Amino acid sequence: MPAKPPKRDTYTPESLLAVAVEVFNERGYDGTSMEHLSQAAGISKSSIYHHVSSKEELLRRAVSRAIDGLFAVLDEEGAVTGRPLERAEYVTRRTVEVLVAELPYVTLLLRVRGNTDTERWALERRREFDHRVAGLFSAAVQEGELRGDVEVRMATRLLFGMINSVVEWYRPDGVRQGDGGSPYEDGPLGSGADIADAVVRIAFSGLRAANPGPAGD
Amino acid sequence: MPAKPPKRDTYTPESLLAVAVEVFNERGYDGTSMEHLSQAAGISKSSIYHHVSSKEELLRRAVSRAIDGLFAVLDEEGAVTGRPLERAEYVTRRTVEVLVAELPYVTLLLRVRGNTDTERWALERRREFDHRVAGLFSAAVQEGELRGDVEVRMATRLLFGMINSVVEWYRPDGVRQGDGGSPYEDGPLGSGADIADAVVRIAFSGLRAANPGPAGD
DNA sequence: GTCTATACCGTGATAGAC
DNA sequence: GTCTATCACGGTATAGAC
Repeated sequence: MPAKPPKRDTYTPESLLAVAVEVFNERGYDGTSMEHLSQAAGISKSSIYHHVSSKEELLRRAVSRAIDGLFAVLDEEGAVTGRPLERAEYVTRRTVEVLVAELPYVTLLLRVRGNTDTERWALERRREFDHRVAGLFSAAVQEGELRGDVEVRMATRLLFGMINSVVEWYRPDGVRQGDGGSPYEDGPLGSGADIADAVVRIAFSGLRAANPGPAGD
Repeated sequence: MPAKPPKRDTYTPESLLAVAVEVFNERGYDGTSMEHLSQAAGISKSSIYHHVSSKEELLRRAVSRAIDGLFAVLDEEGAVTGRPLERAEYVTRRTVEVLVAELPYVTLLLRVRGNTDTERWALERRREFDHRVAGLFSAAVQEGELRGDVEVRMATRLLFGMINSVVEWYRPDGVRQGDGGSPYEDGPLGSGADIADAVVRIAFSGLRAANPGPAGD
């Protein structure tokens, strides 16, 4: 009767993908061979081909998932209603949250170079996403809610740089596993919401301590 | 008599490196074969081995150059004298400037994964650099010059994320060459000093338009 | 300093037994 | 669903002529 028997010893394309993405992120996509994947999954190379048709299909599934997650943010209530500044902050916060929730998939997406059709397609979707977010920020600048003394394009790129860098150091359990690729050290650094909060604060208010204002600090 | 005859049609390790680094950045290090390099350089694969002993040596030379440039900043006058906040801002600005001046080399450094000894060494040096900068920011927080409501480690990582992201979109001539790996589009975006200025402004003062203060803006 | 030719191994992917 | 065996190809690097 159960369409999905509870036993989980055999691979599905989905569960195999999870393993593959981990390895891709550790070694880089090009630096990962099917042999590496087979060892990580505990099955032989040829068994992998029973579940997926190629190495590139694994990449495609992974980046698709990341892209879908990101685009979904743009259709959420908070992204389409309210004042431009609020919408900009909302999208910033939610983008970080999605990035954390789908960490390995987004990580892989952000490292794609453009050597294959799949990679070029992923880059194009990313460009599209960035474009739509940049539009939001542009509106906020025209409303005078965001500073205009730094070019909008540059500002949004820097913001994305800050957001995207989260994949370089955030680890949900606070422990670096076998990740030799991160230059950062360990340490519990809070949940996705915590990270999102820090990003929004620093990005919109800056690193400096007290904004010189009427209320003494 | 001239130790360096003016003719420049033959390769030196240095000039070959410049070509190689371009290709590495376009295709990724692992995605680049000696065949790719030979085509880009216009000489045969085996000729490359006359100038360098291996593909990895090219990587080592490149990341060394980047690392040296970054560390040099920490010894400059502005990094060791003055108030903590000023020193933090100085290092931020100069790091961006070095990043722009040595763009392809730093780009390669920032993409290193850790699959070889050379890569692991590069990651370690990066970690060291980040550590020293984090110390500067820590001091500024203790002086009350930088905000303490966001963890220092997280704040510095986000700042680095913003700084390092410059390699993803800045192109000195404002034109994307053969770089299929960047998700961003073209556009003249100013000199290194301009970029550095934007980074310092946004990082320290935030994206928001006018800080609510006594002086109207 | 550059070339052609080649050694040798790891790669992605397939065939077919169990 | 997983395996062993195998294929054709491209990978890094070397040998040796010019």
